[in-house]
Amino acid sequence: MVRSEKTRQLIIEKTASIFNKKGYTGTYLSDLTNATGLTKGSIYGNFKDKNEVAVEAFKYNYKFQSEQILEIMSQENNAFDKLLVFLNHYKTAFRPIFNNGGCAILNTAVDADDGNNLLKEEVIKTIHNWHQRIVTILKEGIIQNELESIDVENFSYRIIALVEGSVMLAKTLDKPEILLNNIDFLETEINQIKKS
Amino acid sequence: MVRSEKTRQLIIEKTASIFNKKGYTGTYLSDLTNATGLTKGSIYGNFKDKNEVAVEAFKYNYKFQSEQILEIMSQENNAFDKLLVFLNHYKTAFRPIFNNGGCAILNTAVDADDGNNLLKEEVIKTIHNWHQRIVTILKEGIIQNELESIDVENFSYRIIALVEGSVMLAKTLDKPEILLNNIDFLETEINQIKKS
DNA sequence: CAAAACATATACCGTACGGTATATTAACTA
DNA sequence: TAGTTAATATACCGTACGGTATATGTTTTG
Repeated sequence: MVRSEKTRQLIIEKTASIFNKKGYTGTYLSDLTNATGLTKGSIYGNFKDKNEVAVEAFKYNYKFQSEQILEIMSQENNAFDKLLVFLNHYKTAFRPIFNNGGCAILNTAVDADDGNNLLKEEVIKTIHNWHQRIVTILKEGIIQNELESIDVENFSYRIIALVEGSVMLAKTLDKPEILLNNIDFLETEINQIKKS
Repeated sequence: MVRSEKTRQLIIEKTASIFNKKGYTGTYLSDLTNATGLTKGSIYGNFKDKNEVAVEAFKYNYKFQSEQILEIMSQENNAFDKLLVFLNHYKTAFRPIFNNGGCAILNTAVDADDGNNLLKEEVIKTIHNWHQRIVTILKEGIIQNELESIDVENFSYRIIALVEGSVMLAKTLDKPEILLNNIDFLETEINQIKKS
């Protein structure tokens, strides 16, 4: 990896959680220089502008969350277990997620909602991606005669909505049990569509 | 109403949706003066600082949403119908909510998450308030032998989480049907705990 | 081991931010 | 209607924002 690429990486890694916590307008260049120990010149030598850093930081935050999940999900070989593993992840990983400022998708969706089109487009793409992942697993499970035939689109959006809403509530109220209980609920739902 | 009180009201009304759309740091004093046609002097004559305007704007946004719901809910006299009317509200009122920048609770919870303690405290109070309202209705329904005995705390948080998550998804993806479908789901759930 | 290419730091720019002291205007009251 | 008080506008402050031109330092390559 060439030096510039290393620096880009450093900037992204060091600032990702700041962007997630403080939002785009709330994160200043001074935050970026403080966190990285670099100067504005160095940052602008590697990024077009603050927005580009924000977009990359968001991608990083999402990867940070999703990579671990995808890894452990890929170790399961049926739809039912994949879903359980996915949901269970939130039960064990909510602390680091909270410490990182909460769910990057939720935060960025709310934050980039007005203006900042690049960031918004990136969030939309990311949600579609996540949704499609769940849809695919459910479809597979149905085809394999493992799960009852259900409205997979709908069901997938419900999972995402409940997870996101729960993360927001649990974090804001500092009551992790809200998230845990709602994950339990989703597990029960999935159990109910399982063919025995 | 004395003049100062009128001005305060004007400032709150004219800026509430701006704060909801652009967030606290993203809303500048220039936005406030542009929206109201007043000067900074006038604004600072009626408010301690920008933060106080933001807090009042949030309260206004929440009232804006909740007053209509409470009004129509109070016309029903059993728990089941109250809940249905409450949920149905989102089906009919999602457009104005979206145009106002989305759910104020969600936006402010995410926005005020770091720093801005006054605003954060206000959000927490508001969520507790909302939650308590639903809890009370459910308890009433159970006492009146109208609804099955369930974990009301848990169930109430699930309703809020799913509604909030759905609003975020529906707005971000511009797919109102996500919200509508998830509201339908909650209605079905409530139907299932209804004693016939 | 130079010279070129690359990467980072320095020093600066214009702007607009949040906020305030004071002047001006409007409203009330004796 | 004159004098007082309340409300708004004006004009300003210091700061720090995002961004850039340029100088300095570091690698790489012939």
